[in-house]
Amino acid sequence: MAITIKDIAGKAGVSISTVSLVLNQKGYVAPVTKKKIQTVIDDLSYRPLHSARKLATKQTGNFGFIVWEGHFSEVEMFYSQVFLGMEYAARKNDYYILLTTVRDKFDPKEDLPRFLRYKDVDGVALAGRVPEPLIRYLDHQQIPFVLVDYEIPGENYNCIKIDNYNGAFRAVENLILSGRKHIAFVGGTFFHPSIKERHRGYREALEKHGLNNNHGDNYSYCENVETSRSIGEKGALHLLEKYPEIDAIFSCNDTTAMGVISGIQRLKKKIPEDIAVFGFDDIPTAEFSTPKLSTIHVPKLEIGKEAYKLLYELIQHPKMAPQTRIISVDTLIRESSSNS
Amino acid sequence: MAITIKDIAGKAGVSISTVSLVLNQKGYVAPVTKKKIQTVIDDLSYRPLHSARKLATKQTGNFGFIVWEGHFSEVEMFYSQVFLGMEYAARKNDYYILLTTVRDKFDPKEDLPRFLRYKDVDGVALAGRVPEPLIRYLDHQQIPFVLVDYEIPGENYNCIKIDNYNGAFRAVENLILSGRKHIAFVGGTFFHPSIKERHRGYREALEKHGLNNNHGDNYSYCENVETSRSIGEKGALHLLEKYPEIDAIFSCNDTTAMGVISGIQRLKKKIPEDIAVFGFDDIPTAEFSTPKLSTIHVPKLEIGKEAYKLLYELIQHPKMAPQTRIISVDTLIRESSSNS
DNA sequence: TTGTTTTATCGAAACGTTTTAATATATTAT
DNA sequence: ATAATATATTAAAACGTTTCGATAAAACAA
Repeated sequence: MAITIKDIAGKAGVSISTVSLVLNQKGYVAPVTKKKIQTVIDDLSYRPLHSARKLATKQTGNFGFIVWEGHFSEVEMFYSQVFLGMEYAARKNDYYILLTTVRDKFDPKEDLPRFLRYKDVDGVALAGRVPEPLIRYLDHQQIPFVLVDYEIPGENYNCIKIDNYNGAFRAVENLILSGRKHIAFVGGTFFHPSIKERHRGYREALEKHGLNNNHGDNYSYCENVETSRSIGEKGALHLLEKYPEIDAIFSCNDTTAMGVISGIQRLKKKIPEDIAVFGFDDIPTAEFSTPKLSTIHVPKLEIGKEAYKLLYELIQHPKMAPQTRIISVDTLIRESSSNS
Repeated sequence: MAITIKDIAGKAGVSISTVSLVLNQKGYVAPVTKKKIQTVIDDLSYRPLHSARKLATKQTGNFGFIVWEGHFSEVEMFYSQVFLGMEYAARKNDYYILLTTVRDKFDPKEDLPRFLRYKDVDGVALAGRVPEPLIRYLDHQQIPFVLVDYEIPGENYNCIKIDNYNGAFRAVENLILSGRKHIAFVGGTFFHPSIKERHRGYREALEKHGLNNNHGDNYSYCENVETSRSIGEKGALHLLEKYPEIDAIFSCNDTTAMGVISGIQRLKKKIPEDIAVFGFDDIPTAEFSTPKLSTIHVPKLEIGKEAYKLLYELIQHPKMAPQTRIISVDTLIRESSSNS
């Protein structure tokens, strides 16, 4: 059958303990012995059996990745890219990332992902908005976890955040500097702290440049539901009818921006000549819309990598204080906001 | 510490063997004993430790999901949905799906996914086009695998296929029945058997209705690279310039169709009035393009589920003969091909 | 009745690792 | 020279399951 540590020990003329030591780079083992063992390992291309190792060490070698069902299935490739970033990073340590989705309605007794029921993960990444009972559960069970692109106000959890404020600020400032005077905001739910931050960036950019009209709130269209294309379309229609002077719309994310573009086009206005559009996220479709969407580039793979790294550090140093890491973003000027 | 099978045995006043028997529903155990044990299990909400179980059974409880890097990162949410379908199905048996990506250039010695290096999976699903050496490797190592939306001509492997031929046939026939006379085809690489089949469906629909012009090859634009938006755009531009009489374009998939739409719009032609467009796949963006794209709906989640089921059967009955399962598709008429 | 099969339970081995503690040798400090 | 420490190796226990074979009682067949 498959090659075991015994075979290695036998061929190398040492005990299995010694083989284990070189495998895990622990304790003292003479350089010459180490080399001999390593040779045998390479020759037989031996790999330790994970389940045996896990049984002995009580580690699982897995991290969970939990995302709201609607988010993973969405048009946008956002969280799937974050997931991919984690997978890339996990390769270094031979960790596996187990993805699962959760519903809005969530009862820890009923809906617990199976890798939590079976304690099959050393830690969990929660991507985007996720049921709060789930977070409480993890906290209570002392399972290491990281919130990715989310946070609970007032709670000091481990977070990977996007620099939403500065991204929004720069986007809006860019619109201002290219001559736009009446800049609107279209967004979805403020349940999501990221959206809230983007709105703050929007308002403060306006204020800095003296374009503050009631803190921009006149020009803000928000619905308290999940962001989507249709909100963007409705928002654009609504705002442009009410305030014909609007010459730019900053959308809380690219998906919404796509809807905004549709809405503007439906009104037979030209982008960017009549109205400039700016998004946030840089989802793949943004590059291919007509016109191509100006947006804030968010490095999704890197977010995933950072989430993995934090999680990994967390299990190495269990006493580590919760920390927040902020991923910076880039401004991406494309057709939808180019200078006219 | 955590609850083990010993605790259950102790509390129930039986041996651990008996507990194991009820856990796995094997052998003979008296109904009354079974009930007693089950009660204790439920009371303590005991879950067997996977790594211990795996060590004993030599099963891993994992399936691998391998997809070409470019495919998972792509604009479209196709294979990520297939993956999600597998994940859903896997919940029933508490299996885990380990996703990883591979590159075009693939050497089994170097680039083997870690779950194969470590033999951490009981089987593998290969989604879309995947390096042939990888397939050979799995075959040679006798690792159960399923090709999803792919096949190797002449080889009898386990496959989940989309009904590409009939889908394409129906799409084109639909265009014909709505009055189109000059129907073109835009596609990418024929390396992918699915594309080849879709082209066959296109040609045979033309023939059936006597629209055969040199088997439709005059009106076919194909480039031997991966399908993409830009191919669609180039194809549309090329074909419409050369054959101004063209009044409909069937694209090998939705991504390409998006490019086709851009191309047509760039030429200031109207969709569907001047030219109808039909896609294939029903990716989420198809619903939101302007105009909304008519397409062939492919049930991606179901494909994933079917792949899982086949894989699961495969490890239960290792001697099972390779089989092909075909997932049927639906016609979806939207704006881009509606009757004018 | 006796012998066979079915039902029920359990002890013990096995799965392939890691880790602890023991032992032995070599090196360094006093 | 001796004690202390650092280096090197190992035997054996432990991790939590499944499964094989043994044992025994109960049911059935002759």
